[in-house]
Amino acid sequence: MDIPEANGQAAGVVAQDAGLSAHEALAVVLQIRRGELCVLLWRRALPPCEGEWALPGGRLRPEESLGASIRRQLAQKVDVRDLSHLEQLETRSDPDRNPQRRTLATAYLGLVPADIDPVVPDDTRWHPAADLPPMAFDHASIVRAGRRRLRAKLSYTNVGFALAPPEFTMSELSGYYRAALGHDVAATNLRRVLLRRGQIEETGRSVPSGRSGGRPAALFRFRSLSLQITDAFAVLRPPGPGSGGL
Amino acid sequence: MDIPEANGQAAGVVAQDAGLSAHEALAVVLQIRRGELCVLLWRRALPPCEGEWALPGGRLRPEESLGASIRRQLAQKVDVRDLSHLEQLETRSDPDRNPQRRTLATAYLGLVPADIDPVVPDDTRWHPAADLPPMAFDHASIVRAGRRRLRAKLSYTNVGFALAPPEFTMSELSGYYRAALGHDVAATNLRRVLLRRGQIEETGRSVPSGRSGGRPAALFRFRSLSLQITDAFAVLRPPGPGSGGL
DNA sequence: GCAAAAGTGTTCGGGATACACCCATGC
DNA sequence: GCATGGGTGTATCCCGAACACTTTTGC
Repeated sequence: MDIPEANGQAAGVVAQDAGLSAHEALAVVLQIRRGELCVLLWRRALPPCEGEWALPGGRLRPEESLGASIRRQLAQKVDVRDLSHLEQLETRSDPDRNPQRRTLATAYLGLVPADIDPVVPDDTRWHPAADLPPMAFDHASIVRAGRRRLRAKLSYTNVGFALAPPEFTMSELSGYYRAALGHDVAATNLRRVLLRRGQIEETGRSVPSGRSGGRPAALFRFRSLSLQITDAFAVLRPPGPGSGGL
Repeated sequence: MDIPEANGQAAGVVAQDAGLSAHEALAVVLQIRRGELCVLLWRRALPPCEGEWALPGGRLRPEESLGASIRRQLAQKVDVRDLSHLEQLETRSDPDRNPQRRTLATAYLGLVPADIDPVVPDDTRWHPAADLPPMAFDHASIVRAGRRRLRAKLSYTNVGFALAPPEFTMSELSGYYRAALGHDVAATNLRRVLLRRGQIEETGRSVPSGRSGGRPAALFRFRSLSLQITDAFAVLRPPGPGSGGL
């Protein structure tokens, strides 16, 4: 997949004079697995950073956008249809981030719902996002940026739809929130918050209680499966009645 | 400044096969001028988009980061020391965003305090951000993205420090907030909010009242001149006393 | 004294957490 | 009936907006 070194270097020297540079798309793909926030990484078999873990992604092709590029490249790691959300994070451009050759990288945040278990290649594995293995280049800090972004957006958007399966009980959902946020989230209040904001709704069906009894849990679903800002302007909101003021 | 077309095209064809692409840094430079949020634009004298207005910026050089690049290029438009804040916005990669040649652009948001009036070149002018002239490429939508970012960050960070002069009265500050947010902000409440959050402090000095009388206004300053998140986790905050909960 | 602008005190309401209590089910 | 887990009601607190009132100045 990589261009041979000699070729890459030669083209680089010529092209950089013309304002060109190598560019790759990377993705922080997150999923809640067994109650833990995990990130999809692959293990580099070749130098540089041999043996270290890296984010999926790779070179941008001439006629594709960055979004299309990361979708194409993720298809080699997971079924792209498994991705419930994808958004751009940031572009890293430190000239030394790749010691071999100057490479810009645009990072994306991808989310996979908790109910599916994509088949991944042999070199690829899910790692707890809170306990990363030795990682190549600046990829560890990119993972942390993705985690921060997810945590922030859980507070003011409906991005939970991308972590949860199509239907879920409130205790399941609070488990996803706990894993992503890193702290307890009371199911009873989460329910009210998300209902008031119009993020979720009851399906009308429920799940039979387990062997130890207990009231059957109602099934909910997210009302929208695309990103919506549900709590904009926490402060400094526009004045006047009807705008959220007094 | 631009590389001649023939040269650029030829290098592009060769280089794109090697995974290289043209990359530029752009900046949405915003300043409050006469009570209005304005953006710094320059008028293109040559095709493509001749006569339309464009964001300052240009090609990334081989050994500079994007941040360094946009700072260098802004130096041709405004004194870089005038910039009170600079942060990355997003990277645009639509293959057709520049019809002449495939170009990636990483946009930055730059802020200039309200008290200075940088000297700008002849082709460059401040335009109201709410009423943009005909703009080149996708630059109009980038300006809107920068405006959205600023508005959001005024609510949960201390980014106001980058809009205001070193010292200011509360009515001046509420004017900056009004211009940036697009709605009225009561100075009396703004004072309390920013004081409680520890964003601003009194200098101890005050401004003599004007010809028409009135109590002299106290002078304030921001306590930090670098970006701080002062109101994280508006909702779904960690449980337990001492963490912001009950 | 009066107008004008700044600053303070107070009320109000929304929204989020915490917690007690009620409901439905399995055994 | 009782344990178990889900759901509802309610108290409390924080915080921002609104607004009346006080303070300090110029004329």
